[in-house]
Amino acid sequence: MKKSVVKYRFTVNAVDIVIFTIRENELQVLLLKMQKPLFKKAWAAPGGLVRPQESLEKAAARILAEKTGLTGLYLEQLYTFGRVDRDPFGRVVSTAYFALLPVGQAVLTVGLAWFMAAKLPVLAYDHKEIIAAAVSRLRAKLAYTNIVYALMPKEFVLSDLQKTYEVILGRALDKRNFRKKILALKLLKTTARLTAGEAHRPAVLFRFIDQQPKAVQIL
Amino acid sequence: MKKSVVKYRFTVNAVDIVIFTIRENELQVLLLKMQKPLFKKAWAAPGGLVRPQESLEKAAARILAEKTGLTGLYLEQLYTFGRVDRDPFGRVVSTAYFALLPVGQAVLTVGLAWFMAAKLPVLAYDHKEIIAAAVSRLRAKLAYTNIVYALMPKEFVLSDLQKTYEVILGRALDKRNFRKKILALKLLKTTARLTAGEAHRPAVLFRFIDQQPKAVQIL
DNA sequence: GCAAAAGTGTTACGAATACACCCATGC
DNA sequence: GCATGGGTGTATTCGTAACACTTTTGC
Repeated sequence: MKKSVVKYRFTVNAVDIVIFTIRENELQVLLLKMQKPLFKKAWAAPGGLVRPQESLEKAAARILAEKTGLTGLYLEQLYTFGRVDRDPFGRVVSTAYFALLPVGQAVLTVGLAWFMAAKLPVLAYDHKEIIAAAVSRLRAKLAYTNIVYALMPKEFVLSDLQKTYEVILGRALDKRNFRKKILALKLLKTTARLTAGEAHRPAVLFRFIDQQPKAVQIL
Repeated sequence: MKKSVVKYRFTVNAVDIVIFTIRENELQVLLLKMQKPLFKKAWAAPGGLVRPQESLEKAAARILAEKTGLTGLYLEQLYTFGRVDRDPFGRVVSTAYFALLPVGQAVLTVGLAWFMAAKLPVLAYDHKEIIAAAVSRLRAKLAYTNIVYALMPKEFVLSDLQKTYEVILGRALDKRNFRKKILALKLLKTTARLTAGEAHRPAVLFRFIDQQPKAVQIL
């Protein structure tokens, strides 16, 4: 708890976006290499200032697009971080959002890199805390909503869906019970197509019936 | 969806506080009579501007104390409301908090009144939406945390605790099952004291063992 | 034929639910 | 003695968890 010596005259609003995906069998977060003097070696979740004429949601979507080129992702407000000394450059109140990127979608912007959520680099500001809050929200929501849909590609195989759960929750699930449960919820529909070309039995491809977030008891 | 015509130059930060208690067998909310021209007949959750030198949490506690005289309540950040046109007087981003007041504690400040959460008066700004979000958060948290402690007096009878749940959840609970469940969780300890002076069998008084919020599956 | 993942049912256990009567007090 | 809420146990149902083998493909 360091006390701020600076006397701020204004408060500015920012948004920061924690972008998740599943890569290499891990939950990963997209971070931006900092350039500012005080944080030369640090990384941060992409963020920026809210414009006076735009809502927080719009600001989050705009900044996400500007910094990463990504649009149309699932975006949800997480929490607002308002410690006085959280930014050494001024009094910045930041509303954090988290975004979910379907697996297998590439991000090519320079200065951005993926990190395992469990093994983060040195982070600027209070972004360690922000990302920790995002991870625990994501875990919680996975259990009682259908938002996994936002992490999956359009068509996928049940074992990939199960893997996604396992990676985020950090524990193994029983294959038969998982299938029973997820199919009983009627969130998925089978497509006619099967996987092919792999050295094992082909698998049925599924899709989510609807891509709207809703509450369902999954785990 | 009305578009704002005003071109705001600055964004200011506010906090609004939804204060809950149980009164008259109902979940009630403490509201303040508005004075401003545009909202002459409306009520609003107490709120105010965040000072540049104080955190959001501090601002919420300060404003709660200033407007109602209440201190030491359970306070939790709810959500940040950032629509551009949510306040006709300027661009105000408001971080909403909710507070829980133990039953039977009086509030005497003028201009404040209690309303049933299910039957609210005309509300200023987007406070209808804010209160709705607070009610649903409260319901959800009741089921998987021990925060009821913040709504109960120091010592209470099991049937009062059950009544609190019933009123907030809006459904009846089975007495025997409720007692079994709540006692099994070891959140309560019995006091030596009993109720007296009522026209029925005396009841054992209980207390919460700890008054820290923690996650437990209650319902 | 071997490796690799897909697909499939049943049993056992524990938690949640439903349910009714006697008890202690004030008036 | 009657009205009022306090206090208690059991049987049933339902959901969760545990568990192993056969199938289809590529190489």
